[in-house]
Amino acid sequence: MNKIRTRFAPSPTGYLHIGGLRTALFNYLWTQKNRGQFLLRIEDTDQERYVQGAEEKLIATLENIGLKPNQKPLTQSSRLKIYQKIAEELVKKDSAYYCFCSPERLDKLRKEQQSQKKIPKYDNHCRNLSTGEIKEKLAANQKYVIRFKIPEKQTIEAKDLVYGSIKVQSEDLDDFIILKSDQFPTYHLANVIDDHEMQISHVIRGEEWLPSLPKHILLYQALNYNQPNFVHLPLLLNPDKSKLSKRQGDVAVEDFLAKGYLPQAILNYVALLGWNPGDDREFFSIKELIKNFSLEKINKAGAIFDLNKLNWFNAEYIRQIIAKRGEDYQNLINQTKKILPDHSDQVENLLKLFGSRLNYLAELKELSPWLWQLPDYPTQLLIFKKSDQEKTKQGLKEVLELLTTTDQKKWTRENLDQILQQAVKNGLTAGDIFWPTRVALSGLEKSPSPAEIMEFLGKEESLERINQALGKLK
RNA sequence: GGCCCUAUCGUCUAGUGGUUAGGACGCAUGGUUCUCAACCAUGUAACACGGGUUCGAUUCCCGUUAGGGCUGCCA
Repeated sequence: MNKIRTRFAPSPTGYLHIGGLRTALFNYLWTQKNRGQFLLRIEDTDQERYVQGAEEKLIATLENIGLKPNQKPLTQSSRLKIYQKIAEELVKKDSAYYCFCSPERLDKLRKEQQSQKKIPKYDNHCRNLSTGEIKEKLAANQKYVIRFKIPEKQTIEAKDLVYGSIKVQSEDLDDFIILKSDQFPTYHLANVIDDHEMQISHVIRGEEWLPSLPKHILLYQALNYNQPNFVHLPLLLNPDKSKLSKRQGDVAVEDFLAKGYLPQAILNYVALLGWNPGDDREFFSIKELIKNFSLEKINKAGAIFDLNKLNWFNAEYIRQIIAKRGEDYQNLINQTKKILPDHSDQVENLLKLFGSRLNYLAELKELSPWLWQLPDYPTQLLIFKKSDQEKTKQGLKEVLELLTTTDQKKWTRENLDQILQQAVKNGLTAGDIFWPTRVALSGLEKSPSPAEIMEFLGKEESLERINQALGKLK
């Protein structure tokens, strides 16, 4: 059996995109399942779009989220000679030709075709230049590109493991450029050469490449390469069903990470976009994903990226990690510290207090300020809807008394809750006790329970806040 | 415009030539006798349309419609 090898091949033009992550993940899962090799290739053949530092960021993000390639990445810009040589060979074999058309001419041509409602297509202007003409232009130092010569009147059939057989007539294909005038290859050429040389067994990539698959097939044939398996993945979509892009929300994986979305939650959610295990299970560790992953269960239709459901997955993971206190717990704390550097010593308590209501860790920033500084609140807020000022005052006094005599050692949420419970008597209801205490402590209409807050604040600050409330009620 | 792809609840999806078409998110209601979150329970909501094939189609075929992708010296 041939070894399973896949590659993730991003271009270093920005950040790792959530769609790219899904592609990387499927590549990764397929190789890990088959004890194969997951490789990374940097497709930096566009000098215009190259972004300084993007490559490093990409690699770092992949590693942070747990998709580490098995080998050092291959960078296409370091292989220009190879592409050039092979392009020349294709010219010699009459599978490709020099084209001296200027970008201006092509632009003009395209515009004319469009205005005449014709199909924009290269007019094969240079397809049949004589050897003499070519020599002359080369000698005159004219800029040129190399175009692939699409064979005439052929039906090209491409096979994809997800989408099945795709047939195209060669007349519908352009004589596409394989080597640009700056001597860099285009995607199509470099991609085919590298997949061959890296011995990639499965080309797993986004559906947006499906239309150019026939071109690639033609290149494989012209180059006499064996074809790998092709696996095109359904697109990830914006809520309006267009191809997922920023503009309509976050798509940069590192932004999600920075906000405190957990790697396992992101991977778990993204794995279920365009793939399913065939049953109702939804929670998968990376190991379980590897075990259960299969190419057959990949869907064909695009999937909308739903932040709502990602939030749910992430919240669920946060809650589970806090509840279990296992290995992941320390990681969670460390991640939270990075997000709240000013309160890093309080992080564990913060998670205890807010853990059940976090979609992502950075939400702590909005949830917690009142703990450090009691906000000003209207006196009226202290009074429970079914209560009055007198009872409220009574209740708080009772609470204050009980708490003052409470030992520091017994200052836990369980005890404190019981103590508050003791105050519920003599015509005072739970609403007369818990509500005003909670508002006194938080200054908020909605918050965690009073016992939880007091546990966090400690005795001194808690009593101070309750006293303050009593002062307001005078 | 041309080429290619796709079509089950709002979203992610399961599923079948005969099912009360299942689960999850979201949303709604109720419970948990302070609020919120969590938790529990219940509810809400789908086979795009039209032809075939068939005793019977959501399921198979064709078409229509709709949506998307590609159509660059971008990837």
